[in-house]
Amino acid sequence: MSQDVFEVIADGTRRRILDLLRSGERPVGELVDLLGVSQPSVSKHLKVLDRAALVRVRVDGPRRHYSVDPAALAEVEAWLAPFRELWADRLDALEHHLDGLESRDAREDARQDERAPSGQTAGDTRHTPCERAER
Amino acid sequence: MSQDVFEVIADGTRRRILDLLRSGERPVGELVDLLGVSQPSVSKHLKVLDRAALVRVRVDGPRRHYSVDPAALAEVEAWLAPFRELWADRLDALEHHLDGLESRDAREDARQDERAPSGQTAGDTRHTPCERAER
DNA sequence: CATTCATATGCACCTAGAGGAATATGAGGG
DNA sequence: CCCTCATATTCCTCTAGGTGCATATGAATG
Repeated sequence: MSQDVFEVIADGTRRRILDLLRSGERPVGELVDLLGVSQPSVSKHLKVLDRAALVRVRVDGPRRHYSVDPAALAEVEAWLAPFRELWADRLDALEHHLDGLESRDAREDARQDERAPSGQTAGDTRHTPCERAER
Repeated sequence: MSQDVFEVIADGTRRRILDLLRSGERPVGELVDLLGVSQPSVSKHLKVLDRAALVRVRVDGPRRHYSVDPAALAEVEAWLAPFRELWADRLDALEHHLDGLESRDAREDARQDERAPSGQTAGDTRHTPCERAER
């Protein structure tokens, strides 16, 4: 069952629904039009979102206006927060690193970074270069 | 293929791996012990995390020490940010007439009737930070 | 009441992906 | 060289879940 918030927002369609609802409540049909997926699919996504308490419904005659309830996203926020700090630290360390080291060959190292139990020394650790460390 | 960060962090085991790596780099075997899942499974999760650039590897002899790279979480952060503002707004409004309701039922209206004149259409609001298809 | 509109639900199909067992790979140490 | 340890990869199975179609529900309207 999709009751975990992380699984709920894992789906792109559901994220788009939430994005659309950010600008105000909308009836289902409007979402169907904007999303370009079938109405049953939208309804099912809304049901999942509702079970996760991410949306609310306002019944207006035959129509149901959905609005976003971002409170449940606090769980994601809470999980993310420690990484944000870590991210800041890393950026800091990276800036320090970039400060004086740019053209030095990082080959002959094998430095102190051998067994640090919880030191998390920002060792070289190469990886496929991506776009990391954006500001 | 799991390359979307949201799908990557949707898995609880992977989130636990990231949590564990927050306190410092660890070899795979340690993660296996701490997580209580099979080693192949851990390796596969690490591969997924690596493809999403959420972890880095430091090769040390036969061992591979993984560390977390929180930069890729910026996408989640970016998606989350507007909801955080919305959340604050809601909290504000809630505090205003805080009469002791806390049930989240379909009983809400008349807060801000902004209907986003030309707000976002069905346009896609995501950007892949990098798309490499190595291997 | 019957009709119609808006939405929800059931059914069937299909793909992704999580998990474990077995095996391959690769680096050091005798 | 072979052996062993640490990890990666392959193969397989199984289930969750996303999708569309058809249909049910339920409210307003005449």
